[in-house]
Amino acid sequence: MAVKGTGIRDVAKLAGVSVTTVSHVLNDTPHTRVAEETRVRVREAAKALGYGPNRAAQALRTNRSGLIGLLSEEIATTPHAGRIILGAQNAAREHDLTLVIINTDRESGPNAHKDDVQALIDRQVDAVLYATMYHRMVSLPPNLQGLPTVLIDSTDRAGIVPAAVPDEVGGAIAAVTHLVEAGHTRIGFLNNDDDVPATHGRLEGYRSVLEKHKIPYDASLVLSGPSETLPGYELAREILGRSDRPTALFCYNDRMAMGAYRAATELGLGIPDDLSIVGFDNQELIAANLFPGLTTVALPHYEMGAWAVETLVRLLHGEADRKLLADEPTLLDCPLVIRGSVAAPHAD
Amino acid sequence: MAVKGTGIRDVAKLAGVSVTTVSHVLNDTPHTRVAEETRVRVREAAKALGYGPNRAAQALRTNRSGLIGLLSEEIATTPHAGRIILGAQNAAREHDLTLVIINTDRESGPNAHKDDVQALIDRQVDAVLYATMYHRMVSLPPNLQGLPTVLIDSTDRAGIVPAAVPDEVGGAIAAVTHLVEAGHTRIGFLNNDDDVPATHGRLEGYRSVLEKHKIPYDASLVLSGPSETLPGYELAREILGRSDRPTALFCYNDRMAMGAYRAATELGLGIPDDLSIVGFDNQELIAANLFPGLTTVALPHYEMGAWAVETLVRLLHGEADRKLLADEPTLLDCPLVIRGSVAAPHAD
DNA sequence: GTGAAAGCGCTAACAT
DNA sequence: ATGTTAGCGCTTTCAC
Repeated sequence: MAVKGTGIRDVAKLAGVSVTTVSHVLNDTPHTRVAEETRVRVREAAKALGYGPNRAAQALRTNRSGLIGLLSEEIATTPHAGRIILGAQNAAREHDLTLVIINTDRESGPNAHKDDVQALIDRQVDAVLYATMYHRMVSLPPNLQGLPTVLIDSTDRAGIVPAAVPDEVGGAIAAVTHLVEAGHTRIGFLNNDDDVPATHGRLEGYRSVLEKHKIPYDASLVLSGPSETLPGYELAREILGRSDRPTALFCYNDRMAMGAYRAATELGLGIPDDLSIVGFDNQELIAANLFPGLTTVALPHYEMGAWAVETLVRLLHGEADRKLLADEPTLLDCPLVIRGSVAAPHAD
Repeated sequence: MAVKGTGIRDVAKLAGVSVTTVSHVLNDTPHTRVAEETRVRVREAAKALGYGPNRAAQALRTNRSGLIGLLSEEIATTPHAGRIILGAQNAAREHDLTLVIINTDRESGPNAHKDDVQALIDRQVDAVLYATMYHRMVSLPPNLQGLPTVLIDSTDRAGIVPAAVPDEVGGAIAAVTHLVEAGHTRIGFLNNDDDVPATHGRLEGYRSVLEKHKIPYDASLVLSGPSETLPGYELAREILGRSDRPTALFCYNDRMAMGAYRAATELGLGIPDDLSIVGFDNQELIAANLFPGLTTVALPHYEMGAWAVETLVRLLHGEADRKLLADEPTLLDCPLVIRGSVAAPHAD
């Protein structure tokens, strides 16, 4: 409750104490002994006046702006950024921190985003949260040095900055296990063909589930292409056109799954009765609007945003060890979201 | 370039002038005469030292934080919020302002969002930008009084706050005109059934195009229901099942259009050869991933974000008249985005 | 257990 | 045309 014009001296006067005491009790300054009775009086006075500290004055004095910079790629393209923002936002509010957001283009090279980082530095943010829109490796701009930083959805090539990334392997395991438990043994995998962690991780998860259930790995069941709707359609047409077609498809992402839906429809295959499909990403706009709803794996964007702010706070307070954290990226859970695209395979 | 530890006095010393002069030069303070030669010297000194002002000190002194609060509903749900953020962001940067974002739940009642507004006030934002996720009327929280405010995608019930909203009528005109120009005369309209401006505006646009082209209005061609995929499907099934089915469908939004695609497929109607479809919203995730790509109308979220910040700046500088602006919401263009879902009707 | 006072970096009123 | 200086509201050192 910051009512304009009310300052710490007004509170002091009303409580009959000095501004020092007010500052001490309102900030719970450590190593400061203030009588309990006085504390109560001060707090009451503050509330009565609707006092709130002047952030600018605090910042000037303490050299801390209370601002956290969020540098995010492609805010406008997917709702993913929205979830990161939301998670970061809520965590920031918890710690009385304010989120400042800068959008950036997807670029690469060590000097990419340097200007955006500078804009954040000019704003005197206390820390920065660097978010990419898909899981990959990045080189951080040099001017980020010295500013507490945390990465979201990417890992630092130099291995010096803590990062949170989705547990791709775990997500794929959840997806494929769901299919196996429904009774499927011939499970096709429409994978991405980019050399990114998700491509490898999801394949690894797929293989590990087969192995665990003693289902032989059949390389002809794994197709790959660009992770878009059209390639998903083409790949699905191909694999579903075979006489020994799989009874289920695990798709690298929801867009490819959307393509697979179309292929199935064209081939007269009903979902989920003739064909089960699981996607990845949980893009609500797609997954919830397909017929039937697409069972898929959610990416932990909200959680990564929250984790990032929490970690930054602990770093700022010296409660966490950056080197230790940076050693290994923190893996966040990718939970399965069950809709209606999976059923038991035909008895035939 | 804010290099820590460099202050205005360092610049003054290096340039051999007083801090006053430095301040005057760097801020282009009006009514201040400084010799051109001095200005140059000061600017060079500043650049040499990598000087950047301490925002906190500036804020403390001038009572302006340089912060703009963006209160947005449902940041995480659609990419719409992302575009508003982006537009606002870019405009803010232009004016050396920083955007602070607060997410909010969709609520109603005059006290909805009051706490969120308070959070912004506590942050001492200079102005606020209040954005809703779909076009409607709102009552603003009382504590927003006194803070320059601008509305996005909604209008103020009290008629006191300037607002930017999409030109729903114009967008519908663009959509239906496109259909008419392709040769269609029997055009179905799958409308929303909520009592919101978009429902009425898009119907008005639809009717006005028919009228302009002397196509009689046929009420049986206008169906309405909830603006979701499933109702879109059901409505489309119904209207396309008729013997005198329309040759084209204008859908209230892309989700309904997605349902219409499914209905067309099931009925063996090819798009665009047997049926043309135009949507509304330009949700890329849907529109670009449908087969064929959905021709639709884009909502001006980016533009509304930019307009809002520009307007706020002008309000702050006293260059715009709030009352005049608040009188009538500013209409922003909804341009047609042509993909592949429209063709000439069959000759039969 | 409490208070006086210095000073964070800047702007602006006032002098010169 | 340029400089001197007071103070914005707060935290913090030091004195009591």
